[in-house]
Amino acid sequence: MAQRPRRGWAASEEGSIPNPANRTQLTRALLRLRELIYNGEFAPGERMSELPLVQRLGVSRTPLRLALAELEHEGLLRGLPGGGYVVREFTQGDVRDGVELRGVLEGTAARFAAERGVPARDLRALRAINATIEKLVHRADYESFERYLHLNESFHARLVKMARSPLLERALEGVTSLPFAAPSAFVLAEAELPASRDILIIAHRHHTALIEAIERRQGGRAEAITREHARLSLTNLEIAVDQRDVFERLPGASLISLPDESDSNSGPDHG
Amino acid sequence: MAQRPRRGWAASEEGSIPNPANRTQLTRALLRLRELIYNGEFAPGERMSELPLVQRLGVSRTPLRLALAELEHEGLLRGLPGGGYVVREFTQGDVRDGVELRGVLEGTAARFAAERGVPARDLRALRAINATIEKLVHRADYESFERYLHLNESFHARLVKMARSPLLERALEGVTSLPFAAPSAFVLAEAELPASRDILIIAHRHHTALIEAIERRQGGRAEAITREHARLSLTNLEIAVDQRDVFERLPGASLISLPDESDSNSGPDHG
DNA sequence: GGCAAAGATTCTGCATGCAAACAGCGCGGA
DNA sequence: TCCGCGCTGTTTGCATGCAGAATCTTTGCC
Repeated sequence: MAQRPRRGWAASEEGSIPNPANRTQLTRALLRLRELIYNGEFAPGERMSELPLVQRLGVSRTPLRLALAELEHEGLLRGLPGGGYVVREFTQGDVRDGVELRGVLEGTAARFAAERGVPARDLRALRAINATIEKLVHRADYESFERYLHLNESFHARLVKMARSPLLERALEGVTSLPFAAPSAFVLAEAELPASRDILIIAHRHHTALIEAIERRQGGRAEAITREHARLSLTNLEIAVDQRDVFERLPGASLISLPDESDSNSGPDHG
Repeated sequence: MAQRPRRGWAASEEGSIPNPANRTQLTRALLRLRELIYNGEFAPGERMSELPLVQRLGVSRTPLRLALAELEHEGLLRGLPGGGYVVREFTQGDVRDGVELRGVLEGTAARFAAERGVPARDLRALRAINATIEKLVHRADYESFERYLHLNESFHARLVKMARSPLLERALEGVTSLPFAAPSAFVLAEAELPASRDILIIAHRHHTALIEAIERRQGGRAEAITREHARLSLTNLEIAVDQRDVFERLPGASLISLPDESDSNSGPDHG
């Protein structure tokens, strides 16, 4: 089931867990549960009971319950009235809203940065990242793609930091914790499809214009650019959905229920 | 300590707790903990250990730990590296960001509603609420004020529902769960101060214009109006801060650390 | 044959015991 | 006198036992 690189969903950092040494049972359960959910190991309507999970994850019920509650807050699980959880399903509309929401919040971060001003050092750092991105855009190997992903996430993380607003940062984390609303969501499809190059070039141009807008204290422009920048993910999503096999390979794709297509037998409905 | 009505912070509904019959120990601990935090029962840097809380709340450690984790997600507590929690403190800048953030998200909800269209019945409901608000604005008794608060929250809740975006609703809940970012935050000050009447009238006008914008599918206008509408809270906050005694009476005021004033002896530093 | 009620089973929520980790403190040595 | 080290008390994290609730099944009655 895990023969593919999968972009390392099980190795993402936590951020809200107080323990930096992630050797507690809680973090173990969290990471493993996320991995199982992203891999679609739970059927859409399947009730997740604790005891089978205890047996499956090798942790006791206490940390498991903590992890389940955490994932409910994250939005991946939905609590049932009688207790227990179900993996939450997202429609394509939800995905669109998530991307738009990230654009709104990142746009606010960009506006804050522009309005409040940022040190020249921060702008230099953004420019440096973007310059490296420009070089990577014109390559096609897998390593360059991975470096691109890393740099892109760094760019967005720095942008959010520059807003100097802990509450905004928090709200953004709450949105981007969903796999399809992360800054680099659906970018995987680009490297394998003809339209990818164009989108990467456009994204780089967005970054350039955004830096300029922030430097010139143009808050409204910075916000608008960032919103449109986020919407590039939607284009990628549409490209991926058109080629269903590309879509299926995206991490967390099992969470997204596409509208019914003609062929419904291709989905590996693992029970 | 609790001689004042306090706007019923201990009786607010949950929303994310799966059990509708709130008789579990977890909800008991949650409600009581929130009440204690809002009442400023914990000193700013005080480490909240579990055992004293167990003794104080009368619940066991298991549901208490769940409640503490929930409050950390809510943003009221901050987890310490070695374990344990501290009540999070907010600066006046955080409060401003929280209000602005609510404006951004509610503005997005208004834009979604306008862009996607809403049934005429929903618009009628908004108009009915707003008509009642208009009558209440011109009264000065306490009951009218309470009814105003209720109707105002209904208006905003309906607006969010009309966006038909579960993710947006979620993100908004994450922001408005903070006491100073709720739609009716700082409105308490208005009823006791001369500027209150004007602000209420302006707010009513905002509502009217917002309904019109949504009806005419003017998404950008709806978003701008709603953002500016949220910023009315900031005016209220400034009025309250100017009269420190009014500010101190606001619920959750102990969470907000104002910049140092000349008199620092008036604060009851409970240790 | 269908429906309802009662029983059995499974599951969740809670309380508590135990061990490891962390903090505070005293003591010994340089 | 000051620094390092070990000890002890406290606290957190975890595992598990128990009781109540929900659900499914089965059986009896209409």
